[in-house]
Amino acid sequence: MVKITDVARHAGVSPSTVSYAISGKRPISDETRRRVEASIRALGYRPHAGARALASSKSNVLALVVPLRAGIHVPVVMQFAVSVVTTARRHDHDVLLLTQEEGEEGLRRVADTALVDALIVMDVQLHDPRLPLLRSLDRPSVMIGFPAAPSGLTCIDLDFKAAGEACVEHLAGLGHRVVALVGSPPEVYVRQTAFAQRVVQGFTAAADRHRLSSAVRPCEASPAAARAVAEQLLSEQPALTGVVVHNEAILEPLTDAFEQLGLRVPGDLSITAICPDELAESLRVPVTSIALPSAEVGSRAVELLMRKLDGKGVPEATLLAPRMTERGSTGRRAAS
Amino acid sequence: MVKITDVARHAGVSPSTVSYAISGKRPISDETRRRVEASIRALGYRPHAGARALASSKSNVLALVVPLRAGIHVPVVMQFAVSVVTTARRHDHDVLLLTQEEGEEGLRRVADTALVDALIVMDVQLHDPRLPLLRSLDRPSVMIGFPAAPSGLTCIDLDFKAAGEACVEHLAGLGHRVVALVGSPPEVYVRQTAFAQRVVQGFTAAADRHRLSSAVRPCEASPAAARAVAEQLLSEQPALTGVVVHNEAILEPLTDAFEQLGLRVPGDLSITAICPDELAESLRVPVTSIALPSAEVGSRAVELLMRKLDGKGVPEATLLAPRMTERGSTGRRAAS
DNA sequence: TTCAGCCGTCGAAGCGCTTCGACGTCCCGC
DNA sequence: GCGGGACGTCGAAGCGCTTCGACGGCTGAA
Repeated sequence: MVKITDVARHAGVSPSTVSYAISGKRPISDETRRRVEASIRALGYRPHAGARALASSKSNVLALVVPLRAGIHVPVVMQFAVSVVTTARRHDHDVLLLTQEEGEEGLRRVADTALVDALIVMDVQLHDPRLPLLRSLDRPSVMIGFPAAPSGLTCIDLDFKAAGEACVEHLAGLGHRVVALVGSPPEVYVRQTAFAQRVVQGFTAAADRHRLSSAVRPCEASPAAARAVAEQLLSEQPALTGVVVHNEAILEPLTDAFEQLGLRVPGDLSITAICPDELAESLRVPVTSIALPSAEVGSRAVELLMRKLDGKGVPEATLLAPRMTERGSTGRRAAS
Repeated sequence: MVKITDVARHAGVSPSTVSYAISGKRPISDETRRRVEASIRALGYRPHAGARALASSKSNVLALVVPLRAGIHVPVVMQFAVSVVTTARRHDHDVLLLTQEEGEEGLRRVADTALVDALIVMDVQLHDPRLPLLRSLDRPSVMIGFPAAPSGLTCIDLDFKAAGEACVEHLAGLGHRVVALVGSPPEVYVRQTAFAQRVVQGFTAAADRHRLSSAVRPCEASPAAARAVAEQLLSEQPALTGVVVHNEAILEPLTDAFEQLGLRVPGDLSITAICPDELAESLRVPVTSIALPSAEVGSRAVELLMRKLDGKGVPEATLLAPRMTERGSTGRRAAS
């Protein structure tokens, strides 16, 4: 293994000069820097990560905690993870992968052993048990999602309330007067995942504002459940013409169900969703949707962490504005 | 930060004794060990990962390189990654996540800086450019998939050839005489990913052995392509009664296409697939399939690495025997 | 001309841990 | 009763890097 002293000898300087030439933390003459760089290349020198971490108390590694519970849309997680890795690399950091399963002990472990400099935690719940832990750690963290009491922490996510509102606004703007929200499976609400409830809030607020008749239904992630919800909605709200779907798994089956019940999309029924763009595009009837910007959330999360590591301040809450793409599943309400 | 000297003082022993008490690399009296453990708990001591890595030249971190190109089934990758992390933790290791994008340079970097002790590389191609690199690294690696020339390396994967054979055996056993394989998108074959071709080999060999009439068709990952393939197959092989599908994305659309062409599954047509169990189960017509054992591959890969890190020998090739689950998409050929 | 001060570099002191050799003690076999 | 191991512990020497203080030489202001 070639070490810094080898480079120093080869370049005719001291090891500390090599270190400064690499880090730029002290001025080094161009001449010397060039010699050092040449030696580094010539010898194929790579600083030893452990030694560096020990001496500088910086590992240049980020922890990423991914959820693995059922009901989570896997491609979104993956996209997010890839985005985190890519952005982290751009900032000269690597990413350590942890699973939810490791729990609080896992977070404490990687933080306390100084394996990582900072943490990113996905799938945060309203009353997440990891909150106090994250507050007590001596290293910065960013949470994806909003807990009930985020003070002292840094959170980022799509503005799900605004997303719910935007869907309703869109439908209202097209003349729809009776709308429904088909949401996540009941357990998601029970578990009190914040984002699901925020969509409901936004949906309801906007519907009230526009004096729309509205309903909200959770829905299991099965075609059968989707069909049941469709039937139930139509029997309770025969005049229903606008639906907002916030549940990846049933987007397609629900659309099918409505069509089998005699409603054409978008002729008789407008459907809009909150889901990843790829999903919205890939359906038989491409659906007007608000994107789940997982890649953007990932890179923004890393950027927030980098600022924190640099000792700069960051906002406690970062809400990404919803972005709607029309795809033909929504249309003006037919004159009745 | 509490360090080993603090623990030593608190327990009334020397730092080296604490180290040996933790690692067990030298005999320590029960009495002393207990005192040390008590002190560790009392002080909340956590060994500094960097210091440990520097002194022992072991980071206890594994690198996992995940693919991100299109056409790969994301849930499989995710399941694999989770399995790797879980198994690694069981062996007291963590996992550093790298993307394919980082390329060879990324592999070299994490290996040469001693950030990781060993590497797991997914989605290996027949003539993967990373092969020579992996051979030259001073740390062990395991590849998921088989390149053309795996000598000197360690590979593991489902035995895709046997999987292709098993599908045909199953169909032949049910009396089917005319079969077809609908495979991955053409680019997968062009890229020469080994597993796709192995399925073809197995399929063809078994079909020949049983003197079946057979055909092989690549297929793009779109419903339209699936429909086209279905039509083409039926026009060329009107007597077709058995199909093997090795392409997650089109499993459902292809089934639909056949049914729309007037064939009932499994009444008129038996379908069997090579795909993840969850996918096979979740279809409208649950399909008899050979599982893609991503979780098992992941944990086995880690176990192989651990053996290598322990200096024990491992086989160059590990082929996981295919496991078929009947689910009702296959049946005895109707008497004609 | 002098001296303050900056620039560029060096040497040395750790960072917190593991590991090697050494050493005293105790037990067992002869 | 004595020598030789095994056992249990200690001290010290690093692992390879960063960083702090120091220092010589040079510039520019006085």
